[in-house]
Amino acid sequence: MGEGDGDLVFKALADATRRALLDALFVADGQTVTALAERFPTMTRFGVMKHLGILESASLVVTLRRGRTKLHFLNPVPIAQIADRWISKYAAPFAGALVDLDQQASGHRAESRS
Amino acid sequence: MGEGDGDLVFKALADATRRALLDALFVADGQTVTALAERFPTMTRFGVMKHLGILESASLVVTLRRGRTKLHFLNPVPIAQIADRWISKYAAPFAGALVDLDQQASGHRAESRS
DNA sequence: TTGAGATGTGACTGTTTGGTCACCTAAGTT
DNA sequence: AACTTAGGTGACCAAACAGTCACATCTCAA
Repeated sequence: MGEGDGDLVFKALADATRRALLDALFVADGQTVTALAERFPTMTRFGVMKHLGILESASLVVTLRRGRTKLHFLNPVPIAQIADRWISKYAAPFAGALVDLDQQASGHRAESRS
Repeated sequence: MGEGDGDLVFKALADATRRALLDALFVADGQTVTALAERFPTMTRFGVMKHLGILESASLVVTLRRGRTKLHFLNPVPIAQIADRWISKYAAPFAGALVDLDQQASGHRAESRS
């Protein structure tokens, strides 16, 4: 398995640290590795670098070399594509109406969120 | 990290087999484990069961016991929630305009997006 | 109540992944 | 040139994960 394409994006988004990293870029775009590393004290610069590399492989982050620094920019396009191919596929049709359906569908616990 | 909530959904969606499984439920909802396992010849029933368990933990699949069988239904709500919280957050605003990011990015540092 | 079909469980294995570190290169600064 | 600062690489380790198997349970039908 692994249709190669959107797979990278899904895998990249699977990690909470990576999502937080994207969030940090959303707040302030074009940051350097070290700048980002300072905002994540729980991790070393290398950990951040690795995550950024994964995000870059998935095209969720676009980089730009500026002398000896490397600027990181958020690229929302892959996310928009996933939204297109995937979410509108079956989430959109039901979306609103479905919220209470699953409760009554099972008529009992079904362990879903409270 | 791991904000506990949407994290499960992201992690569940990260696997291509799991997405294929959701697809199979989209085509024909309410299938049993063995029925699904037959559609995935590359895997044993146990593998399929494990994946279904993960999808169920993320509430992407809702189950219903029917005698000695267990029926699996797709639940698009978590996906819709992610779309809401995440995709509309920064994918929607730019979406189309962002395709030529590298051009404007090379302009200068772009601290706090124009 | 015997048997067969459907699902469940716990242990086990190989691979992937998150994270760190010692070291290295490139580009500025003085 | 000497020094500093930003980034990069490869090896390495521990934890998580995909996948399988032997075995157990539950339920229906004769």
